[in-house]
Amino acid sequence: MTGGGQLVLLVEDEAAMRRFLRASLQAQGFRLVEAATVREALIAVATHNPDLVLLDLGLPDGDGIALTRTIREGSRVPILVVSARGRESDKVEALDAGADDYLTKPFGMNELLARMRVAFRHHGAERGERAPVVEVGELHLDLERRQVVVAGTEVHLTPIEYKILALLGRNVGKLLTHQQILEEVWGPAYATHTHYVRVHMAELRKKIERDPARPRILVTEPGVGYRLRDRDDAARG
Amino acid sequence: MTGGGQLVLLVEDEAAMRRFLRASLQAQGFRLVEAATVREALIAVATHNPDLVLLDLGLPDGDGIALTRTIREGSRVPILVVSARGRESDKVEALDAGADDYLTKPFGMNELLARMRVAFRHHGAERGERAPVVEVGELHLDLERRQVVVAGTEVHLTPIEYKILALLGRNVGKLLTHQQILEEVWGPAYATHTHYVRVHMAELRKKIERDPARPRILVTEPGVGYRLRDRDDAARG
DNA sequence: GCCGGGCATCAAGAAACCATCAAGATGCCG
DNA sequence: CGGCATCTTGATGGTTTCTTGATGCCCGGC
Repeated sequence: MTGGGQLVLLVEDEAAMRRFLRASLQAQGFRLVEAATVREALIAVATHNPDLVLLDLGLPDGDGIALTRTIREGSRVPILVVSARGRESDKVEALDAGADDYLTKPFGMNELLARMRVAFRHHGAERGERAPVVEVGELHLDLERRQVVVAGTEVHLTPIEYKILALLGRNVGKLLTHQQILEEVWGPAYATHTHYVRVHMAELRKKIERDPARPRILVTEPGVGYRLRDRDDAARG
Repeated sequence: MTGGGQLVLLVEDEAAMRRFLRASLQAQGFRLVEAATVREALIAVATHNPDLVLLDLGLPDGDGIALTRTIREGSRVPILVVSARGRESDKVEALDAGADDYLTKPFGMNELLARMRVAFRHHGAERGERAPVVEVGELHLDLERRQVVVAGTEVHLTPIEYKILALLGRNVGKLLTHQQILEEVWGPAYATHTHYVRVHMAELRKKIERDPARPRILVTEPGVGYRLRDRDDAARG
């Protein structure tokens, strides 16, 4: 989500319709880019990288279906077609060309907005949550794949070890108390079993620290807890 | 082997309409499961794990919108609503409840099929069906042609074995939990039958691992799940 | 120098988990 | 109806992981 709302590319040649859609969409908080021709539309897709394309099929300088195909060659942006043509074959053609939905004019603004929400939902899910990867020194922690690589070699962690490391990784640089770690990993009932953390931290260090006796990544904060370094500051000898 | 086409759950109480849709969809190569009530529909989703739900809103024993919400709580299966009600508010409500598309009766079969193709396209992309061919070691998995080749020889997998391998293949390198595998392959109702996964994983390994006792491709992550290796680190015994 | 608290490490047993075999159950095909 | 492929389910033995207790280190206070 960008600061001022999602960016919609409106491809429509008729001025009145464009004014109407512009007003309605802006009222909903969308940002807008507009194009009146196939040429303009292609340029706009390339330069603005919109979050959704709202495409009227009846353009003066070319075929909206072909435009859909061309956009699809280089982008997965949701394309929502709006058209006065209501023939079934038109719909099938547009949808098979890569459009994600097809509305026949006249349509209600609420339905258009609902279908836009569906498109955003799909596209959001498709892109998924940004794959969070944490890198500290030679440690490479991929939270999405649940994979840990140290110095180029994959390392196997037990469930508890991974939970601890993932917790620290999601809070790189921050200090976590024994209690916080215990509650997150074992559950609130274990908040006093400080020893558990020590044992598993030792195992973890054996696996990811170059010299477990002198931790550079998983550092102890005496009397408080542990912390995952966010930079690999050059350490002393 | 019935495993050919995609499985569609048809939720429709009116007998005539059901006959018509059944005939049309089967002619297109889809496999069908049918439900006439909300209750039946929920059971069918949980037990048959369909690839798409075709839902008529006018059910006798309850609300189709509520059914949509309930399905969405446990599954991301595409839901395509078909309804005699054409009011805009009905559409908005259904789409916001989690439906992926909304067709008003009467509709053309070709449009329905085109919209189903869109739904499959979305769902496939969402699950990451980007790379149609996955290669790990001597395993060659072609997701598009549904073909598995090991060391140059084609290998036959049962439907469940293939589903598991395809799921892991679409997520190469990513660790999938027992639960994720069970829900994707068997359906939401089977999330606790961990043993199923073990048995079929053993069969899979017999077929695609050089030494099934020392898996290099289908690796176990004890306490969590399984993973399809993406890098081929030389593993020692 | 001696003591005590917090910490790291080791190791053994318990518990949880996994692989595998095989016998029934099921569904599909002719 | 019988044969075939597949899936479910139970039983068994092996493996990994977790817990728990024992031991020794570091460091500051006294």
